[in-house]
Amino acid sequence: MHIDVPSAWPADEAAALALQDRLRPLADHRGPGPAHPRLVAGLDVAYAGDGRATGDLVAAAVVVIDTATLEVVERATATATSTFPYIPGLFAYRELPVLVEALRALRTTPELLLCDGHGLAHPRRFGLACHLGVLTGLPTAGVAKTPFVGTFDPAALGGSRGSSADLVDAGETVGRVLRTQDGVKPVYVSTGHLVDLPTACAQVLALAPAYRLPETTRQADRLSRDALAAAAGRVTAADTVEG
DNA sequence: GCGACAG
DNA sequence: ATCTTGTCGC
Repeated sequence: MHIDVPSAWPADEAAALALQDRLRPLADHRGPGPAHPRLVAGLDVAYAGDGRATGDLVAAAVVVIDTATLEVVERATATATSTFPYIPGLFAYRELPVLVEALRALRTTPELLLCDGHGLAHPRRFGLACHLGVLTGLPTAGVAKTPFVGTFDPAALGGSRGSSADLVDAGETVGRVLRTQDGVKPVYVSTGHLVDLPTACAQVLALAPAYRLPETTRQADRLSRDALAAAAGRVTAADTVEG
């Protein structure tokens, strides 16, 4: 799919923060967004080495899943060397470059992008899912495995699949804590762009009929690890041959 | 000031 | 994120 590549990514923390503030108004959290998408994409990035520093080998993966069958209908990967360190709140700058590269290799255009991480549930209300949505112009939502900002009432969250509770930060509902499997730790869903929270949660739930994480996340995670291993293998092989 | 901190 | 042994429960 076509994506306009940013002329330059922020080089330091100050520039990264400034860009988030500039782009935040462009994220549209109104809905409803795709209620019955046929193609939903999952994205993830795997790291070699430390995982937090600049210079790590990284591999991004995008999988497009057919919601009717939950089968992967297209895959794309990209590898690179990280150019931004891991900083909570600026996580997007570490993953976006290589994720966008993988997305551009996609032949089909997904109706919804599910990211590994948060969207609105972010200190400055502009997490990875929001940023990716603004860049692509596609509906996006974030599905995170652990909370970042906000709190919720444990008593309001039921123990069965489908139950949920509002994730509130500074008096604002920034996401939803969603139980995707009975008695299993919940996931944290927040909107990114062009979709509302109820719709995003419905899609996540539909994509997670048997496991805690939606198939999009599971398949993207698997593919990113495979791509990383393949890339690391190529480097090792080249080093061996060339001395 | 101190601790916490998506992946 | 990644590195990893053992352990609890169905």
